Amino acid sequence: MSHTLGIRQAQKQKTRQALMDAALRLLEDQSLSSLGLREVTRAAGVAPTAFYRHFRDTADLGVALVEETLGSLHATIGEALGDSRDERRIDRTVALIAALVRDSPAHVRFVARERHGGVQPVREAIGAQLRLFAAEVAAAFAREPESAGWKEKDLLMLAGVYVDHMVMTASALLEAGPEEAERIGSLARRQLRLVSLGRKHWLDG
Amino acid sequence: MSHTLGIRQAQKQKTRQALMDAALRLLEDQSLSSLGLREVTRAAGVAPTAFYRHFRDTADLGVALVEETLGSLHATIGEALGDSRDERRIDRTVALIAALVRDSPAHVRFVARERHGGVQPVREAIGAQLRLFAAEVAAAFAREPESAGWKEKDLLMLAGVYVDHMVMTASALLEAGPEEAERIGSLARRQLRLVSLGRKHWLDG
DNA sequence: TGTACATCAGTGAACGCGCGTTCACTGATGTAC
DNA sequence: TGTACATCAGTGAACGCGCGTTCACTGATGTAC
Repeated sequence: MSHTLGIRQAQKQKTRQALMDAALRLLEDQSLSSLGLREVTRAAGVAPTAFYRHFRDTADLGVALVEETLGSLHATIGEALGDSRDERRIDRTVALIAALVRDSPAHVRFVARERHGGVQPVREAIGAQLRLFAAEVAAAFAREPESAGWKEKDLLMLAGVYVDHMVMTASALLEAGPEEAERIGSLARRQLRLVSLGRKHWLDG
Repeated sequence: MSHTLGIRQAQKQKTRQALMDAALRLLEDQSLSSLGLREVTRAAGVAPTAFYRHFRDTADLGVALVEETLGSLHATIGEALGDSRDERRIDRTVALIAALVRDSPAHVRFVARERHGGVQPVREAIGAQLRLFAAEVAAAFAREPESAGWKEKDLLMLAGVYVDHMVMTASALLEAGPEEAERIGSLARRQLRLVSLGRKHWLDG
């Protein structure tokens, strides 16, 4: 049987989640480095001091948000990139990003914003997750016959282009609003097609 | 003859520049949305109230920093991208980015950070400048015989990949420190080569 | 060149406010027997 | 099952502090004559 949390643990989890949800909402119009502890607890409906039962400071909360946003995404990404037919893979990848932005815009915005943001531990947590994604994408590519003769570091290079491009596309979708989504999706697909063409001819020279 | 500023105007310019320099230094370890007006004036060595003689608020100062960072870069970029030999253009582009990061790390960091940051007018100012860069890069490409048969929007798509890649490379160089610079430069050049290959075969199908 | 007045960049005191953090506490939940 | 004690998530008062903004000011620079 799965372990059931005690009442106390369950309630603690709930408060913790309320803090994270409140923070994420507040972070839609500001950066983590200006997010106030009292602001978060006020929005979450708890006393300011309750914050310390869950996080050391707002940077610590930020790191938890990185995990919440990106931690569960590995399976999904691997699946989309696992399709070896070029057009299919591109369509699925862009659709995945679009769905992510549609379903969790605040999470996506947070990651795009703090990737280069002013809070070092959060920047590092995001960087580590994205490097992990790149390694997984590279591994997915490595399994395809098209990658025969490719050096490991060139696969990683290619995967880096893909991952960076996904983040850029997600961010562009956020800034644009739904009416421009189709245009941005089409742009993203053509850019990935360009990269795919480069991949096909990488070993030509 | 060139118009000489009066003493009063010259002194005002000097204070304004001191505020911008101080802000830029403070922004190395934080985001604009948490930058305090008093913090800036303290670092610049003027009274807090002097700030209002130059900027409405810190967001306004941020927009001025965008202009300072990117406004003068158009000529340089056009020149590097103007080289039509593929390898040369790639080398020059990456060298340009490396030089920019070496000479003005704080400016580069500011733009990379605030591109997706929490202060809307600054985000928009950066977006507008980068779109301008993309248009210029597209125009440079359009002049090359290799671009015969390309649609305007596909040239812009290609230019977008270039510009985004430049920003990513600059940011990577900042995070890494000088000892890893060569590895990042090599990675960036290979990624641009990949894109160039895609460009060559874009019209194949 | 000299004088009288206008402009305006920078000052310094004052304000009310929300911040992060500390502390001793409360009372529901958990545990030992 | 019942009792006595331990744990600990969340509370509320209190603190000192720096913030953004206002206001009337000063004195060097600019301008008109």
